[in-house]
Amino acid sequence: MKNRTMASSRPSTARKDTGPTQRGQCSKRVSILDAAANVFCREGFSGASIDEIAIEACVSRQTIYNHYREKETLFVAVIEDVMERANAALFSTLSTFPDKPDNLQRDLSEFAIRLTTNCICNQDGKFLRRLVQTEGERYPHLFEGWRQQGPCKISTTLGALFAKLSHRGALRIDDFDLAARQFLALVNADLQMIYLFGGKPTEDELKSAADNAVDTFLRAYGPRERENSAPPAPILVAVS
Amino acid sequence: MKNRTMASSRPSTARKDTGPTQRGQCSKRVSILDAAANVFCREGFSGASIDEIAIEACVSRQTIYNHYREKETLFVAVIEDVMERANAALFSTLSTFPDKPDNLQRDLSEFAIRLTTNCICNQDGKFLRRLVQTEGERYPHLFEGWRQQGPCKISTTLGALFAKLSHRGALRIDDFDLAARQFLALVNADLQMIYLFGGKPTEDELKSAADNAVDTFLRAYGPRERENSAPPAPILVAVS
DNA sequence: GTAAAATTAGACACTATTGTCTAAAACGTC
DNA sequence: GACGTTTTAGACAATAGTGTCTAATTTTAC
Repeated sequence: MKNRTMASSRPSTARKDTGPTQRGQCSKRVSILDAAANVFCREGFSGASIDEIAIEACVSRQTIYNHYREKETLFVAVIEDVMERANAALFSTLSTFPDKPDNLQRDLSEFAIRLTTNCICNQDGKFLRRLVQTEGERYPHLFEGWRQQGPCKISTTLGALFAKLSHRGALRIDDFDLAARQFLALVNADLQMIYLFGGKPTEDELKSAADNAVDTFLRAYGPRERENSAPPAPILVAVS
Repeated sequence: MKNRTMASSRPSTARKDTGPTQRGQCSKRVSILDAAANVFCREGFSGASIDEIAIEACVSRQTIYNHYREKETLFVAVIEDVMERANAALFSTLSTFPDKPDNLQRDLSEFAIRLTTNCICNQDGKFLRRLVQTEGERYPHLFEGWRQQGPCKISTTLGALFAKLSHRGALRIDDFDLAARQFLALVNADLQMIYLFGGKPTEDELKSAADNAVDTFLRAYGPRERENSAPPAPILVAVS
C-alpha cells in the first residue's frame, strides 16, 4: 500500500459536499483530488493515467469514475480545488501585510517570506505554475476566473497596501500597482530558476531572496532620507 | 498539405551534418525538428504523437523513425536544438549591451526590449519555459548544461557589464550579479502573467515593461544625483 | 541514364489507456 | 442484524499510439 507521499496543503476545513454522501465518501473525494493533483502535476494531463491516480489515492479505479464521470471532469475539479485553495492562501497571507511597520525593512522582508512560503513554494503553487502553463491555452475559461481573482487582484490589493504606507511617508511611490508587481518580481528574482526546475528553495535561500528584494525595493521606493547600502544605525520608520 | 504554421526562429546558418546525407536530407531534419518543437511545446512529451509531428513536418512517419530511432531520441534532439539556439540568441543580444551609454535610461530600456524580444518572447523562449518546467525533473542532466551555459551565465555576464558601468560612475551597485538578476526580474515583472498563459506581449507592452523596469532599476542603482520622479526640489543626501 | 540512397504509404503486432459493466464485498445507518 | 449505498476487483470492448517491416516510389549523385 502506498501512502500519500506528498502532503497537500489542504486545510482541515469542511469541504463542499457535492458528492454522493457526506461523510465517509468525502474522504475518498479528498484522497482522489490530492492524488490526482500530484499525478497531473507530475505527468501533465495526457501523461496521467486514471489507474495511476487510483493507486496513489488507494482507491479503486471505478470509484474515480463514480465520482467524476471522466478524466477531464476530474481534471477540472482538481484545478478548481487547487485554485480555490491557492487564492485563499494568497489573501490570507496578504492580510498579514505590515500596515504599521515597526522596522520597515525587517517587516517587509518577513512578509515576503510568508508570501513565498505560503503561496508560491508550496505544492499548490508548483501545481498551478505547471498546469496553467501547459493547459492554460487549452482551457482558457477555466483559468480566467482564477487569474482575475488571484494574480490580477494581488497587484491591486498589495498596491493599495503600499499606497497606505506611501501616504504615511514610509514609502515614495507613484504607481502603486506597478510597485506591487515589481515587489513580487524582486522577491522571486533569485528563486525563478529554482521554480523552473521544480525545486523548493531552502529557508536560507528564501530569507536571502526576501532581504535582497526588500533592500532594492527600498532603495527605489524608500523614504528619501534613507541611507543606501550599509548604514550602521537602522532607521526606524515610526509613523503614527 | 499543411505548411509550417509557426515559423521557428531558426537562423539560416549551416547545421550539423550528422544525418544520413548532407543536402536534401538536411531540410527534412530541419522540418522534423521544427514541427516536433511545435508539437511538443503544444502537447507536452506524452501528449505529442509521432503521427501529428509527421503531418506537421510534411514528412512520412517512417522518415522520422529513420532519423531518430524513437520518440525520446527525437525529443532530446529537439531540446538540444532549441537550447543551443536560445543560448546563441542570448549571448548575441548580450553583446548589444550599452557599454558606453549616451542616455542611460533610454539605452538600457532599448536593451531590455531586445532581450525580451529576441530571447524570451520568441518561440524558443516559450518552448523552453514550458518544457523545462514539465520535463526538467524527468531529464535533469539534459537541461543542466543549458542552465549552466544560459540562465546562470547570463547573470554573471550581465553583472560584469553592470560592473563596468558602475566603475565609470554611471551606476552605484554593490552586488553586480544580484543587480543583474533583479534587472531581469524587473523587466519581466509586467510580462510574467502573459508568459504564463502562453501569450505574446505587444510592442507597446514590451516598451512599457522595459521603461518601468529601467525606471525602478535606476531609482535603486542609478547615480546619486539622479532625480527620482517628480519632486520639485530634490533633496540630495550627500554621504561621502 | 544509372545506381545508390532516401522517402513514402500501408499493413502489422503490441501495448497502454479510457470508459463500461457486473457481481461480490464492505460500509454506514437505523 | 437488516437495509441501502458505496466500494471493489476483474473482465471487457474500443481506441490510440509506438515501433517494425515491406515494397514501391522518388530523389540525389555520378
